[in-house]
Amino acid sequence: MNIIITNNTNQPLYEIVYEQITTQIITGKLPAQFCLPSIRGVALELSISVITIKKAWEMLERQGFIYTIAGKGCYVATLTADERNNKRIELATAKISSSIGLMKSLELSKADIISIIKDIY
Amino acid sequence: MNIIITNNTNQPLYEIVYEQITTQIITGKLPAQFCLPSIRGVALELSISVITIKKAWEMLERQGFIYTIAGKGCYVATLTADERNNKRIELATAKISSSIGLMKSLELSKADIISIIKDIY
DNA sequence: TATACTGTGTATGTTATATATGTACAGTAT
DNA sequence: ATACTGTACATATATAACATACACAGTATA
Repeated sequence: MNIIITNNTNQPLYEIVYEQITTQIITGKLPAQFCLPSIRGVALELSISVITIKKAWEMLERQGFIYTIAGKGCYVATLTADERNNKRIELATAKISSSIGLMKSLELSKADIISIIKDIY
Repeated sequence: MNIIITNNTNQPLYEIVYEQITTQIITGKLPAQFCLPSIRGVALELSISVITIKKAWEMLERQGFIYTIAGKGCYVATLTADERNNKRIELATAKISSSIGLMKSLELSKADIISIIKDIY
């Protein structure tokens, strides 16, 4: 597992952590049944409070990415390749959707947007 | 001038207002020297506090979109077509950039992203 | 010309919510 | 018993949003 905190934006810490774990589960980097490191361990390593990590873990559980056994640990849930791919598209779509409105207001065409993406990527 | 508040997301009110004014200035809907309605007027119309509107107006001024004459009002700054277009690209690029990182983490190719955009737009 | 009035933006102080924290508690394995 | 897990509670801090009172510019009018 691998988490990198580079808080350039003002995105909440728990959300950053949450996003990084989900992507790693979706891309298969974290396999089913994988036992996540303890929230204390992660908190210590990232110099972040236990609570913040727990909040991220809670979101992960609510979204069905992990399951928890109190006193033991947290494990990556079993997801089929299809399920993971659906989550991937769902996440990506949601993220892009939030920008599309502004693009339209700016009177940018579909082609304009694609051109910008080609530049950035 | 036209502002619509549909606070579906948890984007701050002042930011929503700010974004809508900038886009209208960038697209030329609000011409240079145009006198914005008083912050009191806007606040009343949108059922929002004066402070919230003032905050949006402050951001607009800081970004060079408007200028203020105390006691008189706030006016749209003079921007060339080029300057407006630069702002447009700048804004769009910033917005999309914030999503691209996640896309890459999800191992989505440039083509994947473009395909998603074509679907949404 | 002085004064009062009405419009503008500005500054002060308050409240609610969300982010992030530390510390003490409870379950499970060895 | 001990050393790990996750959990719950109370709390500080920052931000968003608010109501209200203030200061300044323009204009009418005595």
